[in-house]
Amino acid sequence: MQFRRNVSLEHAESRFSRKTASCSSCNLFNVCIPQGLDKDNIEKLDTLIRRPLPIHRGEHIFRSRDGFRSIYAIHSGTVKVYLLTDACEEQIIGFYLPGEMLGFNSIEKEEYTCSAVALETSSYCEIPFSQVTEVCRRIPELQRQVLRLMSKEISFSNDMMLSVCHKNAQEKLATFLVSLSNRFKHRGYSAREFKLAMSRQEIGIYLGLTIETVSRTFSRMREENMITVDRRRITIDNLPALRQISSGMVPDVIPVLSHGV
Amino acid sequence: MQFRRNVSLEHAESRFSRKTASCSSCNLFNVCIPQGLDKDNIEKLDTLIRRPLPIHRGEHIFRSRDGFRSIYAIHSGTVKVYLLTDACEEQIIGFYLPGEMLGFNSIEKEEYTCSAVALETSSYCEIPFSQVTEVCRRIPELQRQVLRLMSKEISFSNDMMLSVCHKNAQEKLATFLVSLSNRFKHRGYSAREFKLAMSRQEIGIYLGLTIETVSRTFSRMREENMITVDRRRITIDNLPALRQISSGMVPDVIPVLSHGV
DNA sequence: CGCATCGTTGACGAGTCTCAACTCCAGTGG
DNA sequence: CCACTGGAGTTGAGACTCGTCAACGATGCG
Repeated sequence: MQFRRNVSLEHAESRFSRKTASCSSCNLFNVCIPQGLDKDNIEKLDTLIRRPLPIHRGEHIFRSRDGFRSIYAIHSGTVKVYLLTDACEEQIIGFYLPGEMLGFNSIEKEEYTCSAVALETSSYCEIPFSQVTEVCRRIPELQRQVLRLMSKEISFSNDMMLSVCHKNAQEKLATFLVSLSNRFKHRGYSAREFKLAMSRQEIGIYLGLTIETVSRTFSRMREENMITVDRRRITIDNLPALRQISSGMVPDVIPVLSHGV
Repeated sequence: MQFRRNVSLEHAESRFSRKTASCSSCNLFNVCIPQGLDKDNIEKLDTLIRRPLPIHRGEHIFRSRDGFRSIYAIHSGTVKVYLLTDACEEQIIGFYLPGEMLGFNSIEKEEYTCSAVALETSSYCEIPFSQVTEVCRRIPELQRQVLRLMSKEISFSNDMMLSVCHKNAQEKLATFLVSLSNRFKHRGYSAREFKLAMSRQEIGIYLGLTIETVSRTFSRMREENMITVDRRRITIDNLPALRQISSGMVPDVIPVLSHGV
């Protein structure tokens, strides 16, 4: 019953608002860690979790090389996870939405292998990793959940690799938009209309495209009546077509310039 | 080619050789799961592990959609992990060498999300997943190890995405060769000379290139005295240059003839 | 208002894909 | 022994996609 393993005292006390976080009352219970757990286990989760004060655009949750202490779940906003190459170019691992978790890739090295920065005002929950492992030993269902979450992360990362590496610009962007749409929908937001928290530049870096190609491809999708673009506000007008493109098929209805499969 | 789909018990019983596997006496103890564990814990691992009879080229360890039962560690040979798209095109997740583990990405869905097939005669160890979770609860060090391994898998997948998606053909192939070289070296084989278990076609699918581009790029590397190619036998003649290319720099400084390594 | 940042659009060229022909080698059968 | 065949790999020519460079428009902020 003593989870009071002071991992980093000053940190914990100064920055954390006291006990405002509660998985039991969180509207993300159906998306985030608690997904599928019973009431009892969710309450046990509550004892592990702390919610620091919200951070603003440009502020970091953690930085590459910081000692690994905790995993994090986004509670609101959008967070970009990235790293810098030797040549100081930014590489983007992913964009994280509410209910998604950060830090699993840093367990092995015992330090964060990437940095996490807010793209807009965001809040997040922190779970000290030592407590996770300890509690998992006592509560099998929580152990299973952690393994499931990490497994999902591997799957997602694999999918991303396949989706992104073997596709052309339009397919990449269609995949990107469909993924966002699905994730927003799953969180109870509109699947049709949303605001991008990231710049064209960041989308390009993430997908391995230049900003010009991102822009041109959005324009082309607009001309073909698949989406409406108003700066960062995206409306998806023809989701089935986007899905078809993202899966590599040439959509039936829409004329496409490229030849054959 | 015979497609045996039975996931049944008799399958399990008939195919496994009884207790030939032992992590304690395995030459991969420094690479595979036991890495970093003490003698005591490795012996506990031994009780979980079974080594089926070797499989030949074209035979599967598991197939996509089979029920998830076990994770696997390659013991010898090379295994290709792949899946088929809706359009029945092959996508390759990766090539697995001795000491590398399969199946972590299938925990969440409770069925294998991809297929694993031998590229040459290969043997592997099987660890029933239910036993892994159970034993992890009792042995903290094993629990940590499993989390580390999964974390590593996420990192590797992220790296792959970054390495491959933003690079041109030569950089992709240099990265591929350097990765193989490192992994062979880590396993006690030559880092300079090795035989590819996979075809040009498979390399291309993996890296998102066509077979022609793979071939042309190998030729170009040969002309530039970085590698020697004889069918599937590769000799790396200028590893530093390959490393530079793989990290995206132009290797104009490295003298071609200096194989100091 | 000036200014910086972000995004769009155009022209052009490098890199990669497509299509096609060809070589090399292993296996087969006479 | 040879001829034949099929698969794997190589090489060439042309087409297309996307990156590069450049100019310009839109928006927000002091």
